[in-house]
Amino acid sequence: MGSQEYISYRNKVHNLKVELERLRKENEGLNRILSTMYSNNEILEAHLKRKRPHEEGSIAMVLGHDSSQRQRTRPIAPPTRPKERHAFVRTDARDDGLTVRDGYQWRKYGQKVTKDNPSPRAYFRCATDPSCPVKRKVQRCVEDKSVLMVTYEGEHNHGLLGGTHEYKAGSRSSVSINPLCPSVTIDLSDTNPKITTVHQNFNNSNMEEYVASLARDPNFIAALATAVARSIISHPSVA
DNA sequence: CGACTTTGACCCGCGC
DNA sequence: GCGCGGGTCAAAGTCG
Repeated sequence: MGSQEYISYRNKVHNLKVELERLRKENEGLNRILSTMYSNNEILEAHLKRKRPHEEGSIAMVLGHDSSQRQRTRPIAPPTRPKERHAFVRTDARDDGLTVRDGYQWRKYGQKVTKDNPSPRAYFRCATDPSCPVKRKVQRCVEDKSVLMVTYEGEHNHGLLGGTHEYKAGSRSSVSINPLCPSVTIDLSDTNPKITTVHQNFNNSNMEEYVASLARDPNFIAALATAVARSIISHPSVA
């Protein structure tokens, strides 16, 4: 190996070390954010349990363009309303559409402007199976127009369309992140939040990069936190 | 032409 | 009882 070649090799090693250190620090930051989100989630769940001790608590947050959630088993008594789950989907704020692909087929049956939000709320019914009772509402967050708030009501009585992407049913609380397509999940149901990818075309480096980009976006974190809190306050049946 | 979306009207529950 | 607001219906419009 010539001296020139050796110097070049040493520079590469040095650059890699610097990059490694940078990624390590970034990873630490992400872990801190995840810990904060996890503890916030615990506080919210504890709050819900205090308010409605007969119900189990769970909030699902979905970030990205394409995601899917299975419904949890609804409690036997006493709620009269179907169980609701909430998801938050990040989209382009310039895109004024209310389309969220989640593996199921949906038919839109109405749209309304609500009092508390200038953005219209769209109403969908599951069209994958005509007998399926599931409905969903989609509306942009007041705080951050790039975030769509999706409310699922009821439980699917059939599988996912195509069935290639399996999501963890009944996960106590999870965040799914999708930069290009489904499905990266941050599972907050454990004390050590787990990040997993279930989409075949989405590798770990893509995922980490995307998670990092979201975590660096204070507006998004703030909007997400506010939206979760609001969903609990405005929809007391959320569990 | 069929499937899907849009949108105004209507229904109904809730608070006052 | 009344009015408000969210949710649903259904006819008309649009698109492939």
